[in-house]
Amino acid sequence: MASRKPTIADVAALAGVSVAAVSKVVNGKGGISAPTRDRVLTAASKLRWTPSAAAVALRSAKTRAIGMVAKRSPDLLSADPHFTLLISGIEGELSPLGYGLLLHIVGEEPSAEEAAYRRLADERRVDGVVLTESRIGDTRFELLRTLGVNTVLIGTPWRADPVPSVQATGLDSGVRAAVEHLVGHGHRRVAYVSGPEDRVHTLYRRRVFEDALAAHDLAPSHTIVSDFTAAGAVDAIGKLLADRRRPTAVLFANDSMAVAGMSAARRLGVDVPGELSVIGHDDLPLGELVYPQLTTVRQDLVGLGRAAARVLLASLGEVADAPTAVRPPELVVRESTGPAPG
Amino acid sequence: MASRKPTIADVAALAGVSVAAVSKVVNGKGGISAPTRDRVLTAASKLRWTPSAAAVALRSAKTRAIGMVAKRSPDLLSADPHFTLLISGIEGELSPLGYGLLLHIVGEEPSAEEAAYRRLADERRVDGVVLTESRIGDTRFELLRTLGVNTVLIGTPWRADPVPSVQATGLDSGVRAAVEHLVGHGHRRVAYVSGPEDRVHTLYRRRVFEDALAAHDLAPSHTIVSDFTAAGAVDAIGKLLADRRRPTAVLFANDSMAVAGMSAARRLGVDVPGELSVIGHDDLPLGELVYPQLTTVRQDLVGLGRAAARVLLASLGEVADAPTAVRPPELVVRESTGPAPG
DNA sequence: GGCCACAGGTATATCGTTTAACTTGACGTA
DNA sequence: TACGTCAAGTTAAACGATATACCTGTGGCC
Repeated sequence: MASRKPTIADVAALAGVSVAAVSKVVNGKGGISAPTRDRVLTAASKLRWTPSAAAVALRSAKTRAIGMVAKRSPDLLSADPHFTLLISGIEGELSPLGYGLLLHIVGEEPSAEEAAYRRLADERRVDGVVLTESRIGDTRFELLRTLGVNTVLIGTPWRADPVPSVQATGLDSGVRAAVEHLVGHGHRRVAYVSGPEDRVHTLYRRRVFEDALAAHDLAPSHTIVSDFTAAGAVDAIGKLLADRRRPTAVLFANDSMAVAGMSAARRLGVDVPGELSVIGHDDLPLGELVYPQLTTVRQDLVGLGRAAARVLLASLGEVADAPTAVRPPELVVRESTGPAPG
Repeated sequence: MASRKPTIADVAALAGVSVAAVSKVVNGKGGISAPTRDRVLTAASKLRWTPSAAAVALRSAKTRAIGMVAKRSPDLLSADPHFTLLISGIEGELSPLGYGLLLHIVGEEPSAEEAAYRRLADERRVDGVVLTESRIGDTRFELLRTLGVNTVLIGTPWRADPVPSVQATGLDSGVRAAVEHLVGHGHRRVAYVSGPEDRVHTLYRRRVFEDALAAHDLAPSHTIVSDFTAAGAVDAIGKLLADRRRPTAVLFANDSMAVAGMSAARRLGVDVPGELSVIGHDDLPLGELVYPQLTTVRQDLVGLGRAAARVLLASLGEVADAPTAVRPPELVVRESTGPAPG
């Protein structure tokens, strides 16, 4: 028979003080002498008392939880552990401070995402939210601003906007290094398979890609807009290889597509990296699993999550505003790239 | 200037009724006439009022949130989207009812997991939790039972125990079909690379594996206990292939290991499926991405998550106790299996 | 000695709901 | 007519913390 959960009053009674005193002790406010504090603390641990999250939330208007909504179908979500890594990073910062992460996964229906944010805000379930995947024309900041919720964006805002955001330093270094790597191996026809065009990072990377090529007086041989799915990648590879002036190397917007594309190429009898070099983006574990192992642009996703959490916690006054560094993207050369054929 | 969030009192005032009446309306209790209900409802929507989650939680001791803790390192977590799929399924049931999912990710440190559950329970942040990965000697039920938290286990309890749990019907059909498939293709030396031995499903599947082989007067050629990591799989494949009586087929405990093992084999110059057939478990999208595509035992992870959520919601009185069906595991034959060599 | 400041507390209102207990008027019935 | 019932509300007490305002004893200082 588990007895009723103890309340602050029980602790106060056991310690022989008022409830206010207990509250002050656990919240580290001053005005309590050391001996009293000890009595309170031992009473609390004796009763295994922890403040009720609901009561604290109601009284102090702080829920000690932050929210995140992932907009993706289960399939895509599980094919691409992008979110999972971000969440790991976020959780790593949240846990030690006793913060929780309230996660919502919504499908692609247009209004579902907004509804989820709205609910989080209206019900006052979270103190802040983290946004991922900056999109062109993104209205989520507006929404959350009017809802009065602390927000941090992982990625680059789509326009000059004072929204707090985190991103890696030297953001272009990865894609740039990838291009140098390919050009250095004699590749002159390099294609790019991007993600959906409304993603800010898609456009950014594409520009970096083109700039880097331009520095060598080259231009992309092909640019295909895809959708992060395996089918999309297979499709793209089909198109690329069908061209009589086919590329000798292709850069994909993420690792899942790169792996799918690579497999599709091999299935068509095209050797990787012999006839076609392939580079991914993110450096998911997946890339090391496959054969040949994937050359890719590593992104510090866990670090990004961590940094985002810190920014949010800082704006909530929980931590000093020390921005954690996010490692710049870097090229990881493995087996899927090699000298240009011919 | 976002004005103060409206409270139930504002709604009551606007509708010209008492706060109790508003409460009854939104909670669907009787005793309110249709016209009054309408007035309340329009007042509420005019003010965009939603009950404060904290106040509701405090008063009614229901948080409308359920918790889950994933014990895994970021690396492993992202290599294996197992959790992600479960979460998708869970969320799918939770969202429509306005329930939230509070997620904690903890590393492998022994006490971290228990601490996370304890915190969830002590702070009364959730109405229930879902447990994954049933382990031999699992103490989590005990813990949660004494903490007085509703619990549902995804998987099979490690011992006869009245803990609510969900699992697929015809649990053994998948592995059994895999063995039939292999034996039917003339394989006589079949190895098994399992997950950590403390997992209940590991032992169960192994037993099914052995039984199914025994039905053909065969025994496992090798059994290797591994750890779900890519390195572990590579290692296992190395050992298997080094044996002069090497297996002609191998069954892995999950898809990530299978893919890693398959790649390792090919790197060693062993053709898959020509010289070695490989079968995975779970049917993650990953398996379709790679070349050759992975033959695997499909598990309805989203369905399991969904079922778990329903069981929990039923025990909270939110839904009728209609158990959602979980599709039985089935063999998905793709490219990584073929006739035994020789 | 009287007064003030301050450390170390205590008493109590309050956060926004739910709910048990109570009120009120209308109606049916004997 | 008098009474019981019932629908449709209302009143007010929780729920478990925090925070403001208040109290009390001690020591220092003139």
